[in-house]
Amino acid sequence: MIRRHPLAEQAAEELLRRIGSGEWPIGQKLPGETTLAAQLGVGRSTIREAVRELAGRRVLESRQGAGVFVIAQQASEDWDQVLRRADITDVLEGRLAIETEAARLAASRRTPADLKTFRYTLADREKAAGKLPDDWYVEADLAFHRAVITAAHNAVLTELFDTFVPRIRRAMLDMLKLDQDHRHRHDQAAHQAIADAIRDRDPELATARTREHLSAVRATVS
Amino acid sequence: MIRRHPLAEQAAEELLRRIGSGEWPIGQKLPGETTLAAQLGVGRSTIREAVRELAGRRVLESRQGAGVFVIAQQASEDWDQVLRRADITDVLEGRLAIETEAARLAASRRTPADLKTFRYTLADREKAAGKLPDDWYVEADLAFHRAVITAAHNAVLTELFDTFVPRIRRAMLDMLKLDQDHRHRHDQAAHQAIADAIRDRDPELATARTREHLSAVRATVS
DNA sequence: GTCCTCAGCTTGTCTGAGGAGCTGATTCGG
DNA sequence: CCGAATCAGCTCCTCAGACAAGCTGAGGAC
Repeated sequence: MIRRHPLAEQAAEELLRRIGSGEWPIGQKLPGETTLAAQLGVGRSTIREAVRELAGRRVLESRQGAGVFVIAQQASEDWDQVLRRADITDVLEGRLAIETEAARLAASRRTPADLKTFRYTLADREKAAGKLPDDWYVEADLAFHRAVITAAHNAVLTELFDTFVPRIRRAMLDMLKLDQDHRHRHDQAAHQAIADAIRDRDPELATARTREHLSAVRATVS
Repeated sequence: MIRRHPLAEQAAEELLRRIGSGEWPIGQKLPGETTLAAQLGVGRSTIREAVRELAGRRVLESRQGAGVFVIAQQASEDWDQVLRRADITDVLEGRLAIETEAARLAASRRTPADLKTFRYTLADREKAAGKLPDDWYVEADLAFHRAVITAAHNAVLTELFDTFVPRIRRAMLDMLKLDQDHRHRHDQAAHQAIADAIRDRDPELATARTREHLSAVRATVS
């Protein structure tokens, strides 16, 4: 029998699977170490290490004398890894969720300083779309989108967008390598229109135009 | 000597401290288990559990026969920290962004199995709203909202929601402690209406009702 | 110089023992 | 009969020792 992973890791995966399946709901006490060891056919210390690993991932919590309890149904995964593994369409739908709502809020909360940033980043983007290399164009495009997010004045949305940026950047570069016309299809006008709607304090229009633009982006990869 | 935490956890914290201080840079091999055990004055199995915990947090990686290696300088639970520090209104706006889009997608993609989950999570929620303790009610409410997210069949949105859950759970419990009438204001009907719109494959209505419900939630805390 | 072998290290696993802490049933006092 | 104190039995926590499995680098064979 070939064993790629240590027994303790395999045991942790098995426990995680059972927790995810609902066999042990949140708050539930797990069977004792000796019981689990017998069930999985491993030693007690192996079970203990598996439990420790899941405790480190904030899925289990052990209290001396009481038992081991489930505190989360799923491991709180590293976001970079989640986005790297996820389908690009799923990522883009996540981005759409964040950015449409941000555009809506920005239309209410944008300051004169935000509008000034829009103007600069749009000008940069137009210049880059014309003749600069792919990575410059991508950065200019992301800079404008980040300006929209910033104008929503919501720290959580901003952090969410920044988490998505590396994954989006890579996807854009890959797309540009395959299709040089791509930059012309999602052109400057759509971005200008989003900025205008936010400037005019029109939440519905800003949301709709953002949705339209990002839906078009998503359509190019599927 | 008073011990608040188990020795293994204390050892894990000490290792994390040394890693963060730069004593062992990324890629560095840690001293052997027996050496570390002697240094910290604990048994070898205790060190092993501490290493396992940090392995679960993606800070260490152990390879049989080779040693234990540092793979990250800091525990990557950044998002928990971000959400903990953020204003609750910002968090709820982030949740609104995720959940309205998820409701829209769910209206197109929901399966019969999803509808079944709606039915029994709604039933649980109604029961819990009636007479069960706060934490049961909160779990039942979250279970329904998670069912909506799941029906969108988008891994990124699901992970995003799960990231938000602990923070939302805490906020709900705090609110309920201050205001026992809260559960009656956001009542069962609003949840049923969302489920109905998704069942009827009406994206716009599902989005609008979700937005209305979550806006009301946000209004209670500001 | 290149490849192979192997001794000596590392982590992985199991077992047995005793300590510390929680929980629920039992018992005692009212 | 009811409430509170008691405690036995369960749980996890820690240690120690033994052996297995796997990697690494030094040294020898070619």
